[in-house]
Amino acid sequence: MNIIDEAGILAISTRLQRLSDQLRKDGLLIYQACGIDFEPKWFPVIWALTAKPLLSVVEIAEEIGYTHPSTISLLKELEKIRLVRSRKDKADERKRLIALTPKGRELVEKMRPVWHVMARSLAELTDTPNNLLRAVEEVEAKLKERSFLECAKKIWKTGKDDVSL
Amino acid sequence: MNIIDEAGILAISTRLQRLSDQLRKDGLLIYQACGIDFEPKWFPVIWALTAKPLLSVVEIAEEIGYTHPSTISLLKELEKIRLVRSRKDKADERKRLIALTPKGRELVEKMRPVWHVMARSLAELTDTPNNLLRAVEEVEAKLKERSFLECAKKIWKTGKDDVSL
DNA sequence: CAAAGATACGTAGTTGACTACATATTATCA
DNA sequence: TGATAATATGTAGTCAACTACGTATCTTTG
Repeated sequence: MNIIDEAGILAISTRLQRLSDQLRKDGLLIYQACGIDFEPKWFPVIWALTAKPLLSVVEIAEEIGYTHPSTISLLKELEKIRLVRSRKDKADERKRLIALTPKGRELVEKMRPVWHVMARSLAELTDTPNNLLRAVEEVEAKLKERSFLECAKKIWKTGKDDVSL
Repeated sequence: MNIIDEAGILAISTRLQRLSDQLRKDGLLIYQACGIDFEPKWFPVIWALTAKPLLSVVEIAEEIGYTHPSTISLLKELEKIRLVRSRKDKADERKRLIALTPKGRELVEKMRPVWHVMARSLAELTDTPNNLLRAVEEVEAKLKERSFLECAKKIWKTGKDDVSL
């Protein structure tokens, strides 16, 4: 992976993805090592339902920043293993209200110490001169103001008048 | 995406992936805006072949840090649109040697100014107190020493003796 | 120098997110 | 109040990476 290192910022997308994958895979191994039958991809949904115990499909999707179809397929898996349940909202028949089952709440309590260890491990791993979580937050904030595309358009325009190009 | 923000470091994997996706999607739009028929996912392969003009499949995979099956499917696409070509290595019949075609080299030259703009845009977007690229490099380096799993195991052990748990 | 192991490439199927589209219910307003 | 728009959910198929496995060729070694 020498060459990609040299590409520097141009390959940042690739490297973010690889880092994300690596952490998720190890996340799964950590759950397994603790004898917990849980997949990292379920975390956002379960976390959302722990914070807000009764949510519709779209509300969960918004909370976790996924599209609703992705959320639906996660919920399908979680319902299958009985960690969440759902029922129609009587006030609005379009909505399906989701909540943790007792089994789900029990598992959350069992996972809390594992989450604590994960959080401490990740804190340690990202405790470097440039903090990864902070960096992500900072870039997310900048992207909210101006997307990569818009930023490139701006630089393209100013570059056109620039002799150095 | 309130809840996931609050999950902080535990949701770092999700956030890295989302950021990566966002950048890649805009990357595609930037190529399109420049009238260039190129997909961001091809960048690592093309970049590698620009730096080292003749490589086998596995060598490319190693350079860009992908598995060889992923590399093969990228190469298939690139051969289809005639940006790269391949021939058997006469010295070692197992190997297939890959190189840019003249069309490929021409496109690289056409893309260079676009890459320049992208690099400048990304540099601007990641020019924050905590530099994203540096942060990624730093975490990659730490993970090389000790994986997330190993780190968690260590913390788990020390935590067991700790009254605060 | 043949058998066993290592290496290179390829195929098939999986994964975890996505987009596009379809349907059902509710809300709005002329 | 009926037509239209908006919202909520669902389905189907895509995408870009992956793992697992298989075959062909080369290398090593008893």
